[in-house]
Amino acid sequence: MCGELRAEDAGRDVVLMGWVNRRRDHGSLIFLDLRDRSGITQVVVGEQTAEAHAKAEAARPEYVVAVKGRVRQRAAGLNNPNMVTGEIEVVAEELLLLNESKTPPFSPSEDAIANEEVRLKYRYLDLRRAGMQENLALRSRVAMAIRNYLVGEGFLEIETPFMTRSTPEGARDYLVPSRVHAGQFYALPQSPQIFKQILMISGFDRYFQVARCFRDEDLRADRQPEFTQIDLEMSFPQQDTIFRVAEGFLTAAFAAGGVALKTPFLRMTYDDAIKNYGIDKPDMRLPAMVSLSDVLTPELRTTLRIEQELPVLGFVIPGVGELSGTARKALLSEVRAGFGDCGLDLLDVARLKTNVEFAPLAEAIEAKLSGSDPTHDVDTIMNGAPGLITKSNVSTPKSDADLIIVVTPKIGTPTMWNFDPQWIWKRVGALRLQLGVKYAEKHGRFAKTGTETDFKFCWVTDFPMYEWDEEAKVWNAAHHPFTSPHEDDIAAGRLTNDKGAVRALAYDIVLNGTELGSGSIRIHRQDVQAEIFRSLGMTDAEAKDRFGFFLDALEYGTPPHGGIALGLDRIVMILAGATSLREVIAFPKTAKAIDLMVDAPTPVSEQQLRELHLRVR
RNA sequence: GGGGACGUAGCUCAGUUGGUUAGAGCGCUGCCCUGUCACGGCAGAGGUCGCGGGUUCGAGCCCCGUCGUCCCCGCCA
Repeated sequence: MCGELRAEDAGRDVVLMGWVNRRRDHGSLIFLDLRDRSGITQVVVGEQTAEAHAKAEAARPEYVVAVKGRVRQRAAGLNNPNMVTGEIEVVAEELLLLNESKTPPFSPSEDAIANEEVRLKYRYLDLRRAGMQENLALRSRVAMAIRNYLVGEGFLEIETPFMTRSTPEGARDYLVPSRVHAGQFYALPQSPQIFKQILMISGFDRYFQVARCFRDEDLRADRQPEFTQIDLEMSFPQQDTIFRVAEGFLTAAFAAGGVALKTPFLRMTYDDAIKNYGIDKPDMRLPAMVSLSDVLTPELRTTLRIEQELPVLGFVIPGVGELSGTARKALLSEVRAGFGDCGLDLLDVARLKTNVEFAPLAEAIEAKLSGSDPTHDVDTIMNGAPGLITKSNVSTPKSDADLIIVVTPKIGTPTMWNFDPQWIWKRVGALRLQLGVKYAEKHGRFAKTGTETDFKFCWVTDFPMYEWDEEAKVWNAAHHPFTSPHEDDIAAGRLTNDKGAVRALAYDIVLNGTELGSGSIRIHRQDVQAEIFRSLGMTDAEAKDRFGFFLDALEYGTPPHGGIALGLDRIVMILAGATSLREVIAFPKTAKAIDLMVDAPTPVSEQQLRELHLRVR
């Protein structure tokens, strides 16, 4: 292939086929760079081979050609050190133009153009670019590594249906009308959830699937309407069993991408994630938030007009550099404007320092924040309580170049916002991320080094079981209604008395602030499952109507089981250093869920609609 | 559903305060060239300034609407 020839191949007779990447015509001497997915080789066509020369003259970029010739070591000084094939060239004896090409709207020989609309319309040309070829090759290697790992661990890959039953909970379904059954619809699966649980009931105690899932919701850079999950389920697992399997296949996947991961990953509870990062998917490449509540005496709170009981939170954005007075003030007012009228304010630590009265406070804040930078030290993690840590003991000294942000609730700030008592932590966490992005170039922690340090994994455990929906005035399942609550919470009767306090045996795996996947230990007792449906406001009749087949199945000897699903697209995206899923999916959709190449969706004929018993409103 | 950015040649972009015939680089076409590899040289073609309406003596530029792409919020059990 075009990228494989080396100096030791000199003298070999070869046939190369590929696309003309570039043509350099020197009159009686023509160079063709021939490209296929393995790389590029220079072909030389001289006028001694008159027929080949004439064809080389006619060749244009993206023509498909076949070359028969001999590999030659290049003379001294003619090497191209920028190409792996730069020490050789192929001297053409015969040249065939297998196919012509129109002038492409952009050249596959260059880096990605800015205009994604054009890239997606001519996706077949975009995919010829080396970057996309590498991404899709990486994706294939990662998927294969995961399959190999799971099969080696005794998992069976079993396919579940694409055409299934609509479940109105959760994301909107893509529907498929039935021709045979007028007015009835299949739904494309949002996940194979119920099928894989039924496979556990059937005794396939280790199942996995590289499963396509469909959700009719609005898109983001990291969300496509159809996406691929590594979906797995096990019988008789502990939470730790599932963590070990997931860590195992992620290690295999990242090894396929040339990155050696250290396991086990850091773990923290949902509550700790909120308290330390203000979010359930912490990006630990940046220092955590720190509670400064105990640094402020009641007297200081009064003087500085800070609410007595609410948290005071601070964090550091490292390496921002010294800000001028004007720049600091601009930043403060920008952040204050972002707070709107929610009652939060900033403490200007730099200014406090200049005031004799407040200088000790400023120093105390700085001292407290200097230990806030976590590392990925596995020993530290494992020495903590089993599976739980709040913060690493390892600290990074704070330097003057670090930006200190301290958020204070003003007197009169509400303790709840949208019925969420954690809103202050979440708001400050959002600010932390916002400033982290703003100063990304300064702190450099989002930069790609290609090593394991680029990838900060963690498990977030003990998610809440229920979420209050203020608009509908109902409790919803935070994960999904098949998730098992903690035994303690069931025993304490919290399913009925105190839904907000019920913890689920649900967990997420997070990488660099992106949710890679989530899973749970499931409910395996029919009575508990029925109870959960009731606690979600479903009558027994409704539950039977929607999930009757599943409740029935649960009554025939269901083993304890649990599992997890990880987004393959997201894994590959982060591993490839891409910022959009579109870079790792061959034929993705736009933000409006349109395929610009095939132009889908489209209206269909009246005839098709009639067969499906449909009328468009 | 909401907010923001962008839309000028095939591509990447510039276009001043509203003022003559809308520019550059790359690409493309033709010719020349035996050592290039982002080849080079000469010449040339290429525009519904996303679309529609308005203001104006005059609109790429101002206003209104609309379409498309991207990012974010909502949403994503």
